[in-house]
Amino acid sequence: MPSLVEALSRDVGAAFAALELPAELGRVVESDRPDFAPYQCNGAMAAAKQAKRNPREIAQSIAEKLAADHLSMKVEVAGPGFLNLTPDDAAYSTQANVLASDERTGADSAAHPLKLMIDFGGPNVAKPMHVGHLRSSVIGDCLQRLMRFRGHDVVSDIHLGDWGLQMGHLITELEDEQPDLPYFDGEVTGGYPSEPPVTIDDLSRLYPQASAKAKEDPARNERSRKATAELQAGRPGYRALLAHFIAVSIAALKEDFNALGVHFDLWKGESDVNDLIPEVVADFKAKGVAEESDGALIVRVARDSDKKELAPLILVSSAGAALYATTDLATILERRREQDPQLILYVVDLGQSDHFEQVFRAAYKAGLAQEGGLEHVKFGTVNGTDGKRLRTRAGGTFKLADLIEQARDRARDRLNEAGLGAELSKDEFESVAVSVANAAIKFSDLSNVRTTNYIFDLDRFVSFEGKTGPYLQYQSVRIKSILRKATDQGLEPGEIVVGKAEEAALVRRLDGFNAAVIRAERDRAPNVLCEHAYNLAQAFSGFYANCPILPEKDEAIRASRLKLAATTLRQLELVLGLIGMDVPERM
RNA sequence: GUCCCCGUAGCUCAGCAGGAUAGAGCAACGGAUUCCUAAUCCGUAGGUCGGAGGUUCGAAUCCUCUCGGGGACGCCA
Repeated sequence: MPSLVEALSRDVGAAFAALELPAELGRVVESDRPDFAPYQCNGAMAAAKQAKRNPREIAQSIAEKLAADHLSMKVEVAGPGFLNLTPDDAAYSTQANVLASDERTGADSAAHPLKLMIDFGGPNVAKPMHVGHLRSSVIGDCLQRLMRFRGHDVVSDIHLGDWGLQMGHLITELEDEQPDLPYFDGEVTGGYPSEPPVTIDDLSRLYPQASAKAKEDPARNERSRKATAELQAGRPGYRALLAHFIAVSIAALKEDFNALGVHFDLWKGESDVNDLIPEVVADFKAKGVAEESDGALIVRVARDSDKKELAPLILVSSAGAALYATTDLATILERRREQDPQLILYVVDLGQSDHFEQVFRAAYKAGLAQEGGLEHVKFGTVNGTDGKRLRTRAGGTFKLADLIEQARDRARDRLNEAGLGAELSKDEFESVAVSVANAAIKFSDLSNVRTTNYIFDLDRFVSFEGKTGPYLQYQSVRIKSILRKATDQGLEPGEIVVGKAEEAALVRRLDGFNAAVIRAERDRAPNVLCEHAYNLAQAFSGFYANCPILPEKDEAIRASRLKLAATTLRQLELVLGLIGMDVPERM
């Protein structure tokens, strides 16, 4: 079922065609000037340019043609040649009932579903999750929900960073602290303790320590590189340590991700593809894609058309170790064998643009993937209120878990302030607080345009006023409350009959859902969903304030409004679900 | 040095393929609750869209230059 915009575009397009003008010029959009009309078409001016005619005359002819067609709308010509279109109430009513009868309130599935994978560019095993990790988690999760909603077959992979030099740093730093552990004894090749020698706090301490030392001292760095190479070559003690590091790290990560309500199909990591690396390297050599340079094996990926010089990808370092790019390539091979995706989305910050450009080109060059089958869904950095990048080593950075807890504290306070604590059981209260905190965190992150940097301001993050997640939950809960009361009173929703301006405005917003979902999918843009959710909630506010539902005496009108409210709720829950937010029963 | 991204109201940000008077939220000020949840709603005020050229009937949007901020540039991830 086409949306109003689509139906109008078709009608106006037909009118253009009837005048022997391109039908595409009939494209109708929501108006910039809702005080004139809710919809507009600017095609007459473009047509005038092409045909070298007077735009107003063309617009006038279109308007006359449309009037002759007896369509369910008012058409006016304004300014230099704008066509202002105003559907009548019957058109809104018809559309509203169509949307209401659809489980998805008008949202289509993709015409050609894809098999696709989402790579969350996982957190590093060596480091605890900090606020910088929020973006890939929240954006990636939104995308996996959105893509599934569109009917794509999605497999998500957290893809932990558990294989590079950072592991060498951890191993050598731990060796310095606890040299007597059996893992470091070259003679011992098995029977290692099953208890991990470190906690997550140890891990988060060891890595920065080692990294700082290595920066000052090349010899110290060389030790880590050597350990990395030995680990990758399969030294038993190091492999046993790695297994501990990963297990400890995953346990901690699962807590954070569960707290956020983010889930992955696969908990793979870079270390999982180690066995494939020799094959990838041999394959690249055989195909003549890789070559020696300064003791390393590299792939030249620069192209003549490049504006900037892209460095070659380093497949094997001069120390003999696989690097970040190598494991990414091996992972592409693994995924091709196990999942065979048509598209892989990498949800990783934009600082790694060059890296992915290198990997993608190398993969295409070697025939590991089809051109266009790999896509970097990049996002901006998280900055502090001083506008500078929030870094792990900056000192002031706090953990993601702390952020979540602070948001929850704030949510509990607000619930209490509003006097809502008393009505709920302790469990209910806590679950609402959790849900509200998540909504606040996710919405404030996702409502930013993905590719821009944004300023992380805790106060703003946990403020629940205005354009926020909790506001949207509140609106939804309010509708739930009305519907619950209606049920209690034995009231049934009925056919929607639009009679007031606020009802028409609400129908227009509901009608825009499909376009928003499609645009969000096309641009991988969660903020479009946020925008739609907020506009919908605002339209409902206008409706709520001006159109009594339960107090309405006219039975038919009441039933109509009840259905409009129920449809709004359904769509709100759908779109908030895509964002990753829950809607409590009451709050 | 080369390349990429950003610069819109006091603050944080939208602005989709060039269209009419550039929109939200916060903060400020003024209102609204005998009525379905006031985490709400309505109103007021606030902008040389960093700057200068250019293309166009028409530019925040496209092109060039320039200033300011951020980032990336062969063995870290």
